[in-house]
Amino acid sequence: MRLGGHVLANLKQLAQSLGLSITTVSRALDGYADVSASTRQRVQEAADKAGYRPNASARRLRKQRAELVAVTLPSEPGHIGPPHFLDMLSGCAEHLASAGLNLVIAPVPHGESELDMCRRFVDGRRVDAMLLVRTKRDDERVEFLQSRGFPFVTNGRTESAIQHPFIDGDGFSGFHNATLRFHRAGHRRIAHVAGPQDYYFAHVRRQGWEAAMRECELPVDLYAEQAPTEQGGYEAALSLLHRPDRPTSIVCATDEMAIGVLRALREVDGGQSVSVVGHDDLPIGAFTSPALSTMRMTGENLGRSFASLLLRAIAGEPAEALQELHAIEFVDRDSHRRPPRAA
Amino acid sequence: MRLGGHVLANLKQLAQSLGLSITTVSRALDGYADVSASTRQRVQEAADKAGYRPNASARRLRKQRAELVAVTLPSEPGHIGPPHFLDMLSGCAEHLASAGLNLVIAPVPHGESELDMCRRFVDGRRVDAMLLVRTKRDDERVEFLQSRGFPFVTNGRTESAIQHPFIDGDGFSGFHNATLRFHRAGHRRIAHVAGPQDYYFAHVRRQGWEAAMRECELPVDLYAEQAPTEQGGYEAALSLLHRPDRPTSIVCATDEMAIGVLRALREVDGGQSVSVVGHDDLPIGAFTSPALSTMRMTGENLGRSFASLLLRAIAGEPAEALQELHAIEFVDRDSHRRPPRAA
DNA sequence: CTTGACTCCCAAAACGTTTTGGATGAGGCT
DNA sequence: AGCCTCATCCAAAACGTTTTGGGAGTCAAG
Repeated sequence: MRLGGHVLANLKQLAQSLGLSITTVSRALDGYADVSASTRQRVQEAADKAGYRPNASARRLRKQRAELVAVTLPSEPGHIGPPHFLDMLSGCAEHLASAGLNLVIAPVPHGESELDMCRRFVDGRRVDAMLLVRTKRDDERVEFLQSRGFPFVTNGRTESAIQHPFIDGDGFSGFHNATLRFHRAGHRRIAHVAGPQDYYFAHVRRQGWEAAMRECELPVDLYAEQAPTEQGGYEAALSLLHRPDRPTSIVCATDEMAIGVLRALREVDGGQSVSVVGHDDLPIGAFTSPALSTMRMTGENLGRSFASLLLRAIAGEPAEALQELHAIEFVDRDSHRRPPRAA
Repeated sequence: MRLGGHVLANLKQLAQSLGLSITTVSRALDGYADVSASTRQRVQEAADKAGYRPNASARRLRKQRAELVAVTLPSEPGHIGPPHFLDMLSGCAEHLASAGLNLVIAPVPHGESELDMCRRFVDGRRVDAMLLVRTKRDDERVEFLQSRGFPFVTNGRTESAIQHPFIDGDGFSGFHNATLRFHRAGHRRIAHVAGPQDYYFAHVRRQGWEAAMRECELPVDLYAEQAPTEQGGYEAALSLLHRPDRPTSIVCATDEMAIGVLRALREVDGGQSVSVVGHDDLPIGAFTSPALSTMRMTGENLGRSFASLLLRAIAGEPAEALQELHAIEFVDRDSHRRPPRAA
């Protein structure tokens, strides 16, 4: 196979070989109108033949754009990721690429805070924007980026006084509805297994559950908070199941926790007596026993949405125009069908 | 919270504010010996106070290094890759970062080939090295990068005549051993559900199975090839189960295919009659019914290994010194325990 | 012929860093 | 004094692009 020979390194060489100036070659390739059609074509052909590509670093320096966007990878508990996280990243990267930007992944180095990392990227002008995942209610990364006036989009809201671009699921409504669903099915002791309340998603999900419980005039103390992991869910469930007012149903902040809850239920009574619902629609949920009923954020091609918001944030659109709150839909499987009065 | 005020943009301003030359400030910060200790300290303090970070694009241009490594994301069937792929990426990115490199993810844009993408990255000097996953036996990306003399590491071997750096699992031995294990357990009709044979991993796994079958003097035509997906595995299993010499055990090229095989078995006879083993140790395998026995590549912190190989490839070490073949270990769960003589 | 408009091209500056190749001055030695 | 060494510092070049601000030349109108 012929893969194309040596590559003409730069504009200078290309210009020389054509007997033109660097300026003209550059402008010809960029499609400016002040280059004659014939010259443009000649340049274009020569460039194609030589396999010329502009040096990215040089363009970046001159244009003062890094042509890069960083996405933070949470290293902390709860493992990585929203199920379709990699799909999302992939879609995001692809759409960014069509605008000439690349996506760099930025895990938090050992012994460094997420804030330090942001600082490195922002102050070193290594990227044009940042994509933050796993927001906290009071998120120092958000505060920092706002103080720098740096473009960013978060996956998840915050309680920041200043608006910022985000994409998030409507966790309040999702958990509110899920709780009401249990209530309609006759459940009265509906528990909530919550994640750490400094995370926005965990807090807002709890609020949805709590609001529904109050509306139904049910107590809001059937509640356990743990790390957003399988182990956390397991422990939360054990503590709830040993209470005298043992719940007949459990609304879990995440699928990962819900899977831990199912394990606890199997150990305690074979898993047949308590209804469970999770959130995230992890693929694994279809394979648990019973198959895990759950919730998922609506909207397809989330990666594209993130990319679009990022580009618009870079372009300077105001934050208010860059906020997407997606509805939550119920995923109907088996684990939520236990009767409200258990043995 | 105080997040640090405005940032001194560049060396020039920093130098001016100190009454020093740009050269001296630059060299002071880089720790050169021809700057007096007192000056170095003064510069260092001023830089810290101002929150100065060198402009990445400028350094990259000057040093002729992109400080970036790209990893290709396969968009094609079989979903996205290796099981703990995101963990691997995260570890790799973290260790690259400690050497000053960032990892960019490079999904294949719509309507572009993986080769085009490599070309863009390489000829535009956008990256210093590439990490290729999902190698084919005859891989055009590898050939291209070799022709350019560009540093890269693959996840998976190829049949390239020229050596290149890689990390791979010893699929031959893994499948050889798994097949012999079935033979020892009394199985005689041991089938192989294979992936597309142009992928190296799929080919070498088939060869492992085939070699074992020949050693045991068993026929090597109990074989079906399909896409490396759940659906592919499902279809392959159906075709095998309808044969007169119906297998009593099936060695599957991937866990994803194995999960499809389990589904087919459940549909055909409740899933109790045929032994199955997969490869990859997908987390989901622990939740299938029966729990999927599988294989996994040994070695921890693969991300670190990839990062290290990439750095050494960039440093110019010869390919022969940059090849890691990891042993495959068996993951003992339930799906491989069916009796060799089924109903 | 002059003027202005228009087309096509280009020299030079700029982006911010690292590196090259000295310059300067102090001090020691002969 | 003259010479060498050493410790500090710096001006200028270089990296390869994009952009600024014209400069020729042509042509039509005045």
